[in-house]
Amino acid sequence: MAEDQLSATFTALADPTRRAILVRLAQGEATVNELAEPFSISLQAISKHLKVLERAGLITRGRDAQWRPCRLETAPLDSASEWIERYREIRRDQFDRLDREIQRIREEHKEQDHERD
Amino acid sequence: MAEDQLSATFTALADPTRRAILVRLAQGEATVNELAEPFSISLQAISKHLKVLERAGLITRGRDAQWRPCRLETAPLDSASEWIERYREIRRDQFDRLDREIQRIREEHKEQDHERD
DNA sequence: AGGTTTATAAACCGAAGGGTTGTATAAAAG
DNA sequence: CTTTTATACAACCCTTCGGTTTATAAACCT
Repeated sequence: MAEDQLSATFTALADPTRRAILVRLAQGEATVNELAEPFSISLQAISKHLKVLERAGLITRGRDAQWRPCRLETAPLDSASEWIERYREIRRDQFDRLDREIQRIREEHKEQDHERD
Repeated sequence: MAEDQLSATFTALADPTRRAILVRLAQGEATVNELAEPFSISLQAISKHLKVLERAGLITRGRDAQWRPCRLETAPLDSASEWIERYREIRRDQFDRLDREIQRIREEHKEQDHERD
């Protein structure tokens, strides 16, 4: 799984625990223990989640004595957002085209009505 | 996995095959066979992918004789995009705050320089 | 030096993911 | 009414995932 950047990012975002960690990190740096505190799962499980986030490039980790402060990185979020927006737009364009088509057909009907008059 | 809507959406987006299917569907409706055509995997595997996409609400399926045309639905993409944008913004705000802080400190230094003059 | 705190690594487990093949079903076509 | 076409379902295989427990490393505190 997740060879490519985009897959790794979406995979990382697919887990509620990992999303919650990112939400917390949006407020600023935090250590592993701080990040683990709100959850009822083991520290090791959190450590694994952090590794997934790190592999996806969504966080980077510093070193401060025995602490490993985690920092949120937004670059992968940018790519992910871009991908989604692209296909949302395509659909919007389609609807626009459809609207124009409907408009065109309406105009035709109007003309026919006029002819009938 | 993927009890909640957001997790289901990101899980669906995490697979390259499924993303490719969505890209194709952004151009318009397609049948299962049409969607499967570009891939070297079995039709059944595609069928499974479609079920994942359907469960996430990313596609809906109609019925036209023995065909099941798939249509892209953008609502979950909207939610996903919203989620990402929220945390991108928070980070941007943080940087803005940081910029203001740096600016403030610079001003202080200027004042000190003036005092020294 | 010895013990505590912070974090990772390794081995394991059950569940889910992505794939296969084989079989069913439903509608169209002959 | 049999056959083809389009799709779904079920069983199975192997890998990955999310979690656990146990053990280890590294830096701090006396």
